[in-house]
Amino acid sequence: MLTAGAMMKGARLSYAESGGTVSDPEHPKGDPTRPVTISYIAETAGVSIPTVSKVVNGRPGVAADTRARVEALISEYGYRKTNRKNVMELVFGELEDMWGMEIIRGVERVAREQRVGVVLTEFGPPQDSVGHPIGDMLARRPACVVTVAQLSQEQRDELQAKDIPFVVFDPTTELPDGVPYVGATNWAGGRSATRHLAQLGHRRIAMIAGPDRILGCRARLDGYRSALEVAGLSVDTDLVVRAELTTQGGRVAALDLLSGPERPTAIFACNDLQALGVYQAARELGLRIPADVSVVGFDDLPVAALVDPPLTTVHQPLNQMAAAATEMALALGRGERPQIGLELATTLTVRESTSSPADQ
Amino acid sequence: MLTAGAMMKGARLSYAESGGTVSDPEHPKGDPTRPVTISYIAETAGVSIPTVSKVVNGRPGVAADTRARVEALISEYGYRKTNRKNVMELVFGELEDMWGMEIIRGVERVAREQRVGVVLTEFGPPQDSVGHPIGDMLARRPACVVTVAQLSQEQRDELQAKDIPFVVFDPTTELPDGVPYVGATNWAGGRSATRHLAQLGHRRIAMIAGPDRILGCRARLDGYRSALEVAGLSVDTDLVVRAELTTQGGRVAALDLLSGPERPTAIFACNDLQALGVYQAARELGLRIPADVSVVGFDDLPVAALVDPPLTTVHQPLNQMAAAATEMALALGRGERPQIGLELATTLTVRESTSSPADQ
DNA sequence: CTGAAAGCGCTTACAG
DNA sequence: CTGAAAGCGCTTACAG
Repeated sequence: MLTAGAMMKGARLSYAESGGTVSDPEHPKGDPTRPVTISYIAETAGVSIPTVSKVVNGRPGVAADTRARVEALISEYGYRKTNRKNVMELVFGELEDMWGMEIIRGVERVAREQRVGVVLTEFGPPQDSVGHPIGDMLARRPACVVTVAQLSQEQRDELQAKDIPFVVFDPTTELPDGVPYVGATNWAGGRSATRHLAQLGHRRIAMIAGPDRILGCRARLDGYRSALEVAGLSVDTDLVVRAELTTQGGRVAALDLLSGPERPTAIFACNDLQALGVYQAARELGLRIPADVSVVGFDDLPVAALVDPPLTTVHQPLNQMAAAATEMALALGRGERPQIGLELATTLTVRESTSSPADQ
Repeated sequence: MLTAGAMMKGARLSYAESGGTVSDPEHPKGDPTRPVTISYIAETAGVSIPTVSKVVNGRPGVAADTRARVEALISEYGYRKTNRKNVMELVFGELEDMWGMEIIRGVERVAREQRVGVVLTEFGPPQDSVGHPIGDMLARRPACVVTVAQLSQEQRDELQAKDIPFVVFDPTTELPDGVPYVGATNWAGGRSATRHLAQLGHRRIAMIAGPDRILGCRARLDGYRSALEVAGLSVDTDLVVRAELTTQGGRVAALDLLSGPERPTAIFACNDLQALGVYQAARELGLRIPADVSVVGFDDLPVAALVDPPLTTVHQPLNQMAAAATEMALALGRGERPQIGLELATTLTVRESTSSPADQ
């Protein structure tokens, strides 16, 4: 065995001499297909294996310059723990037809570029005890996790304890400071949807608001209020109705709003499913969209462009949000310190479900 | 160290005595959260670690009864190699909003039950050389592969060479005998869609057929023809129009069919997207569905229930097909010999886009 | 067929 | 801060 001093001076050569029949000192034992191991990095850096282990796992007890040198080699040789597999996890509470695919696509795109496999996990409802998705996920030792499921504090602690970085996708509740997340600008989206209606000349603009327990719903509602104020319109509490984020919820709320004596000329729904419920209600009441009532949704689900009339809605950049979350998670997995909290801008997509009330 | 004989008699106890402060002999070192290791299985079975290793990896050189005993313990304690890649791959050519999620769900459900992670891979168009999805997939050494992408003969050969079993999901071309696949009963589905229209009393039933290169489209067309014959109706070649499987394709074909002098009273579209194109065409021509023309689709995409009127369509059990493909692939991965070729029954979902021509 | 021995990549606890 | 030592789960090559 060589001394540490000898290793520091001519590390690569000494490795080659001690180990194998090497001609190319760039690769361990001269075999380019052989994975770079912790011992190779240690020898090349002129430090011990435990020191590299500490750097790799982000543990303290390594001098800054030593750490820097080792990190440089790790990145130069593309070292990865052989049993730390090259996969990340994408966790859903439940795989939703309407939203899921855009998220999956965004994650997949970035992961593919970085040559990381994506394991898709569905936690399912807690009472559904089929399988052990959480334990199985931890056993896979993923490089990082992007979670669409709202993890409990316990689950987050468990990931932290196992040193698996994670990013929460579109959090529905307030997270403690320091928990990485990617969301959308819900407040700004609610504001621009409402401003659009006000600019078309609507004065009686109703909102079907979602449940208060969902943070994004509150933000959308506040955006609605803010835009009304800016437009010099008062917030009429009769024009705000709560409903679950479903087609049925939207339908019932809209029947309520549209059956009254002084019905609104426009409805902003908290999401597209609710907006489709407004379509149903309008049909039932014999009202035309947008001639009798304008409708704006939120999300821009694929179905929004397919319905009749095509739905004006606030586009959530799910694909880009997912990509950003994945980049963040993978960076954390590499031990980098990215910005850990992002909201991506929503954009209003104007289709044919809105018009000026003058047309009515 | 205890002798093998002593271990065979009181294996669990001996492990507890030798190792730790155990009270519950059911779990290694008394810790139920601690994973079951190869050494625990070896000691419990009264064999050496290498012997268990051979069993786990399916290598020869183990007596049949020893193997059986070890396998029983492995299954009893749910042993899994800590670093073993307990993953399978689900491969898409392109992740499609409309179809993908149901497939993913079906795969996920079965994989979760069998405690296997699902790595989702998108091959992407060949010219898109970002990443190396195929090589990366092989490097992950998955237990098996379910592929929605139509693999080339070469790719199939490569998987075979690496001993990775695979199942083709809904093959669009004829496969060589012996290639495992799961599809749907396209011919029967085309037949029942057409029979439904004939039973409603339609005599002029048109079909928008898909491209001939897609096997399932040919089957649906033949099902249409077969049902017409059974109903005593002649196959009028003017009533069969080819179109790509898109909304635009369906629209153009429907405009063609519905603008003629003797227009059909019903249209069977080869898929739901085409059927949505028929909706557009009808709107443009001022025709009502189903009053002026009945429409049947194929696939039962989520959007089918949401459009106005809700679309009568042939339901493809994508979820069950995916589950069956996954069971097949995992069984192949375990070295079993399942039935390797299945078509799952489609079912007609009658909604509101079809009615008797008498109503017209 | 079986398992002792050597070895691999990596982690942990701890002495200096 | 550093790394020698012990240890872990597992694999491989080989002696019996």
